[in-house]
Amino acid sequence: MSTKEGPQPSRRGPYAKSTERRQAILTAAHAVFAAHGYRGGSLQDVADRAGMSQTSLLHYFPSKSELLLAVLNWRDSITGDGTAPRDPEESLVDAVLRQARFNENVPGVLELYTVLCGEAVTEGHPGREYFTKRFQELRRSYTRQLKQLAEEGRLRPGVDPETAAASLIALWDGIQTQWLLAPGSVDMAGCLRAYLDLVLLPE
Amino acid sequence: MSTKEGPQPSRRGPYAKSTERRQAILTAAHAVFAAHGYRGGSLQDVADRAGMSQTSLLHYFPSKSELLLAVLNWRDSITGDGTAPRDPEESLVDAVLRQARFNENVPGVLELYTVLCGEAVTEGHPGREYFTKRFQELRRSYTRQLKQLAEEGRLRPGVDPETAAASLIALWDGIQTQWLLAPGSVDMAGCLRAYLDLVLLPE
DNA sequence: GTCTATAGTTCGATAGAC
DNA sequence: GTCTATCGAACTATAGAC
Repeated sequence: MSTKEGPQPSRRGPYAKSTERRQAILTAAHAVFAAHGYRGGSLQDVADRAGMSQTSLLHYFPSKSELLLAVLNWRDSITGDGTAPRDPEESLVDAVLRQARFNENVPGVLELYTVLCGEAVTEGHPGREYFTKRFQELRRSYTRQLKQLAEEGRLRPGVDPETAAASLIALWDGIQTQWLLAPGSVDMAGCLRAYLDLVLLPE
Repeated sequence: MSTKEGPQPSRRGPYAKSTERRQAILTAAHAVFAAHGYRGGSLQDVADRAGMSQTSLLHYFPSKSELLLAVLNWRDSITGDGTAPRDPEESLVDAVLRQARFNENVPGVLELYTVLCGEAVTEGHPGREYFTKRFQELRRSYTRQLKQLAEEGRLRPGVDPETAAASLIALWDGIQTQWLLAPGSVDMAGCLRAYLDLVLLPE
């Protein structure tokens, strides 16, 4: 049986070569979509970066829209900023600031997110559902964490957890846009820290 | 002399008809770019909406990128949210909340802004300079107003005017994106009010 | 000023040889 | 799996008749 497992070009498991090719495509597509957006980036651009023909690319991803969704899901898995469970020992403030500083040093990650998020608001954009769900889940996650802090008396009186959750996400996204257009004029982590300092009380 | 003034098809002034045509084009382009973005919207779409051929459209605006810039500048002139001098009698809070509530009832205005702002971060986008300058001017304007409030003792101690200015703009933009994707789940004016309540002290 | 016609690209996706 | 070739469509912009 073991000698007849079919398509297994490598010892590291079935379809290992294929998986590497898909990774190369995702990396290339991430860069292209970040620089030119979904509509502005072409499959030819992605294929050139990945070192293959445009038709070979479509062998791994059946269409451009499927490629976009794969890039978005892949981004979640590497940045882990979605609904992924955080270290419970790390405070909300530390987690937010750590992620904000990390993103500053990974070129392309913020571009991809900001560009596609704006594009996704347009009619018929394949990423619209992704961002809608993402915001919904993020609001729910932050609301829960803020309610927990409220129970510990760490929330400033008068602050509504749901409003603060949506506002924190909004502030984060908006400051990223300003930072991308003028990196020297905006302090991303500083703005986030200032907001959390307003919302939270010292321990 | 008065009988030989050349291109004057109307009594209401020179080029009146031409001005109306340009207005129709701007209105159509505003709707198309808001719905599909700059790269996703075509001149044919705009021409169809404006009731003319695509080539006639290019008679009024020499290129697609020029049309985009004209739409952006026209938007400023009608919404008056740029660096336009506000009524000095109106407080910062009232002005922000009034504008936020107004925008909710003008479909297309927020779409255009959010979509193009995200797109503008991409390489070679004709609107990039516009948004860069816009953010710079907005930060300067809000910083000045917040410093004025600080002198009146209306600013919460510890709040930095420049940080708060960038944060207010960021929060506003970000909450618009969330509202466009889930209008029923986000209260734009509520989030802005909550933030200003945190930053400002009661009179 | 307005139009038809079209040049000249570029695109996403398919067909089929190897 | 990878490629060349290509289809069919869409796009911006230009040329030129009226």
